[in-house]
Amino acid sequence: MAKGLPKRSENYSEWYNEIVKRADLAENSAVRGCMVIKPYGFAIWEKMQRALDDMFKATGHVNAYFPLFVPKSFLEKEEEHAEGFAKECAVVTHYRLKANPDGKGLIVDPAAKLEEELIIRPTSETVIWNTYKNWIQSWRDLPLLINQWCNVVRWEMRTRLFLRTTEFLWQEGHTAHATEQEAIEETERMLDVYATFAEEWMGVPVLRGLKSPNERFAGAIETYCIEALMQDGKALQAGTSHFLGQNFAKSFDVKFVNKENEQEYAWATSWGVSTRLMGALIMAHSDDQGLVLPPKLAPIQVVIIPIYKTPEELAAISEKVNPIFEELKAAGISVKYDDADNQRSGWKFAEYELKGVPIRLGLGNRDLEAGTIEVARRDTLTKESQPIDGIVEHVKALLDEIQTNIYQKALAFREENTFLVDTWDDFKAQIERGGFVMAHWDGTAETEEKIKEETKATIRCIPLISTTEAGKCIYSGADSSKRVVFAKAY
RNA sequence: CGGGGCGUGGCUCAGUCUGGUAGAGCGCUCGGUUCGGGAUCGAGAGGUCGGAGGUUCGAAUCCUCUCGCCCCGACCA
Repeated sequence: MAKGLPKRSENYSEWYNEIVKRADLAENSAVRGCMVIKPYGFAIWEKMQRALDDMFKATGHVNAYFPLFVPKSFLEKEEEHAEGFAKECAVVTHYRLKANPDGKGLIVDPAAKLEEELIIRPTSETVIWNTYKNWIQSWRDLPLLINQWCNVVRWEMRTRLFLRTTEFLWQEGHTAHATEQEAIEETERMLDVYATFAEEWMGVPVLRGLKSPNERFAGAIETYCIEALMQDGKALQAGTSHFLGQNFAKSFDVKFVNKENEQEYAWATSWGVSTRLMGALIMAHSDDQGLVLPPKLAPIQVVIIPIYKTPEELAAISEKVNPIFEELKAAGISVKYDDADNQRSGWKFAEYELKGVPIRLGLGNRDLEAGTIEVARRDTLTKESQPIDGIVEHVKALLDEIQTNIYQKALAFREENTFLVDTWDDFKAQIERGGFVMAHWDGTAETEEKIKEETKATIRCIPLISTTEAGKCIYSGADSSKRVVFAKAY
């Protein structure tokens, strides 16, 4: 039992905050709105990065790095983009400090004012397209498929660990293409990569969809997204992929010569996922005992805990554990043998449960005599005794089973919490209770806005796979051909 | 930016109303008994009470200013 961890049912957001801190994922830093990602949390992020990066490479992308600073004039170039980000930009105005002539400390040197302010990147479309101008001359230079892993800053009013912080880590892919069709395909391909990653690695089922114009990325023609449902019934946007049309190419004058020797503007996409995925991972699976991690992303997949009284007993157990440990490692499993003697076994059980380690192996005197080992699953909190012979195979299979089970559990939860609603009263009531609410919408921004004002619910996405179905808008009663997904969102 | 809460050993907090020179639990160090679900006993170490100014013989406590953090809302990935 986790000492003092709040219950999800009583105070979900406190439960979330506590889990992040107690499981050693991250903490609030001395800097407002910014977090420190701790080694255990960062290890999970690194695993996410590795998996995603491999998927990007497999789809033909390469990594590069662009500057942290964006000259203000760059940001201004694409009008909608500029408007969208203007209110959340950190701005560098000076380049030097000096000793305070009035006493201790440092002051900003007024003589060191920058001629042009630099914005700390909230996203990099502008710097990158300013660069692409020089890289793209001919259709032979296309497609240009580049990704960068970096930090960005968006000055939010309110922050929450991983879900929304002033500075966060992410990847942003920026591609340039010769044709509209190719760019749209790229946008969809990367959305698919994100959805596959969320489902197969994180064990989080996601809806693939399009954003309504209101929710679209500033400067995009079309924004695709993956939306996940959290255990409290709120939606979380887990990734976005944008078809940018020729907007940025026109703003930055990025033209290429096509096969017919004509000048054309390049077609663009951009796509990103961030450390927010950590929040999705935590909120999708974890329980009142702590974190539950999918084996594929767990920094420690298996922990082995000795149960002993004397140093002699520990030595005997260790002798038995060592070959198992080595064999697990050789099988590519990330395993930890916790023989530290400053904590007792019971304490360790609780600690590794809090940290979401998928499998715990316990070995004590009774096991030594019987040739068995205790196998405990984090996802179901069940224990069983297994023969030591064949334990590695058993663990391998169990890791796969846990990965699948976690996903299935989350999928079942989403299905139980997805509702078709056809009247305004039902709609309001269901939004209040939470979950994905599938309802007809007349397609207008006005209606969307009204619904948001009255219920706090937003259109999370217009699902890509939904079938057309005639109906009446939940709010206005106007004709609608398709249900969209409403929910309260993070 | 509004509304609420809070800054006191590493952590959680009491003490503030009613001023008298700082305490508990957890953690840490050393030792003993323990050890199949967060053990226990004993001995220790550890704090300019967020900061500045003021009132007072005396301030964690009262007054003024200030800095910061958390929660709820508006903005957002």
